[in-house]
Amino acid sequence: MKKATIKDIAKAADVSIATVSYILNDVKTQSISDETRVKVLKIAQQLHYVTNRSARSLKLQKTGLIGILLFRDIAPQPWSDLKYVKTLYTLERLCGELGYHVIFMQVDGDAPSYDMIRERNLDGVFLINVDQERFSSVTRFFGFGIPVFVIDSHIEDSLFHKIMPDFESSFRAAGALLGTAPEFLVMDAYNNAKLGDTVKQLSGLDEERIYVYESKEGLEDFLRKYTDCKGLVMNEFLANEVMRNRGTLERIAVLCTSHCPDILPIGVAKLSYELNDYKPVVGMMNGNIQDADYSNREKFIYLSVTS
Amino acid sequence: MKKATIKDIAKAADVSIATVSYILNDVKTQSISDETRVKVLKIAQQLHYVTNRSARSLKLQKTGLIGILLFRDIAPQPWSDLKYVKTLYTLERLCGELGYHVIFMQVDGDAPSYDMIRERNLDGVFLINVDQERFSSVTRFFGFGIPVFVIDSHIEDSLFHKIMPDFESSFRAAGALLGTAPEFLVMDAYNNAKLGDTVKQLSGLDEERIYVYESKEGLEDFLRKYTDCKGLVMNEFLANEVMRNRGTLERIAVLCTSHCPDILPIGVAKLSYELNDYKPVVGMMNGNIQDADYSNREKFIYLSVTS
DNA sequence: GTGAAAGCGCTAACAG
DNA sequence: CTGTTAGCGCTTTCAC
Repeated sequence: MKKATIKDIAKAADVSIATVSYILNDVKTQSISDETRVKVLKIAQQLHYVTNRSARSLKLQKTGLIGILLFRDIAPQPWSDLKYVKTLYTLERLCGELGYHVIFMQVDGDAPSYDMIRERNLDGVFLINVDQERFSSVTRFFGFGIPVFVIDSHIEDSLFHKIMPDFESSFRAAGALLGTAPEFLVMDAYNNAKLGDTVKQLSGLDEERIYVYESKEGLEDFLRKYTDCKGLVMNEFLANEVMRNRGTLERIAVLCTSHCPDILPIGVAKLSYELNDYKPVVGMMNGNIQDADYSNREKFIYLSVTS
Repeated sequence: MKKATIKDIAKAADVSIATVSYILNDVKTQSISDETRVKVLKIAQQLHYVTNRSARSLKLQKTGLIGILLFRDIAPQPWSDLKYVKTLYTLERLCGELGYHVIFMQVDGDAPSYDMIRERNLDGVFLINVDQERFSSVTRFFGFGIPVFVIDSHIEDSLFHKIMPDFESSFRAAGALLGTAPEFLVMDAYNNAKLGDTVKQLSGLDEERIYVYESKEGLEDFLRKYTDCKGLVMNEFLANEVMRNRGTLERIAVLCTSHCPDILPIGVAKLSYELNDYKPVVGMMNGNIQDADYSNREKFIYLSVTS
């Protein structure tokens, strides 16, 4: 039971393979008689024909594949694996809606190979949680020649689109939620150091009022200093950790950077980010793939806060 | 800056493309002089050559692609998206170690199309959380001609390998943990009805002592009947919900079917499943792909419990 | 309205 | 030890 090819269809329908291809791809510049069209279509169905993407990709130099490369946390936490699920799933869904298939890959180690991207001729890639260090090595020698969108990574290169939460608005909104400016901030580490710095700076808090999570003990020590203060926690999973420590999430506003507000108890002050904002993002990616000279407008895209 | 092909290498090294191919693929049946070998290898490097997988796949009728199809929960819960992350990530990692790339796809709707599998000529697929109903439609007409492993799905077809937690041992171990047989069970719904039934049956509990999660209210009603009883919760995310309801997880043993025991407070009685058990599974998949007549031994594989 | 044929980049059987 | 060549399945130009 071998797979049927257009050649098989051509033979069965007694037409040329070119004609079959025209019909299956609904090529507008060719006129095909309705008679042959239905005949071919029917036979294709009978033979359970599906197009062979390897062959088409080879010919067209377009694969219809989009890569999502997730960089593992340099400093792994129990919730590391949970952080980007929503992002991953959302991207997959949106790419799927546009007809793309998604190759998912975790990248690890300190000299990752990006060969897959070139071997598979990906049409575009999303990089999540990339650190500048491990990435600049590659972009130094060659870009990828394809659209690259980086998520939660402040990569210094105008080639790439950068997507991240709208931290600035977040801090404003959080202040409003607390009724006062927060006095401390607990945050999860980003692989990208620069992004971490940006966040700290935007929070408007002094360095010593910010704790970047490392361990339960470190957190405990830090929180002890702010027992009755109002504060901010970035990342809902980390917030759970904070709750265990403080016994409550009162006087705390949580920024749900992992898009999972639901895992928090009801009643907690929390802010989320619009997953729908990825729709235009994927649209842009698609635009870049279709038109070589698609207007690339903004290189920075911010996910909007919602409450 | 076009991508280099073996033809380019051949020209630059002044050898035939066959020779280049032999060298790059390290073909054992050919003997190549060290001189040409190093020459070719050097040039390949200089040109930043990577093999074009579309072309190779077309020729070899093997793509080096493995699909992971995740079936969305029919009855979605807030934690639905979190349930299979660990499984997904582990499978990707293991497939990657064997040189495969992974296509990830969520499947939804009630007449899903499996065309991708055939169009992309996947070498194998994992199906996660499949219900018999939506799946039998496809297997009725044609298998896929490739190894198919189903996870958390009790599909009635000897074609497929079925992987699931070792529920039987779990219940025994949970009993030991509680010091007595559990008096009730709260569980998360599986898409696969049959699997749900199996679990219920293995628990040894009467139907009315089992609650399959539907809503906060339903859970509340159910738990009220067992305030001081010892019980079992299947799935750690659901356990969090139970904790909010009961105020504690005392007298409860949790089966961490999502491999995320860490999200529970410390001190909770919990059981996990060996993610390492996926290693031989992926090995079997690989065996099936390499040898057409690989011994397929066991059709049922159980992930072992750990505490 | 339809078809012949080139060629995408690669592998491998066969010839030398 | 190395090269020639057919062919994987598809798209598309150009000719009829």
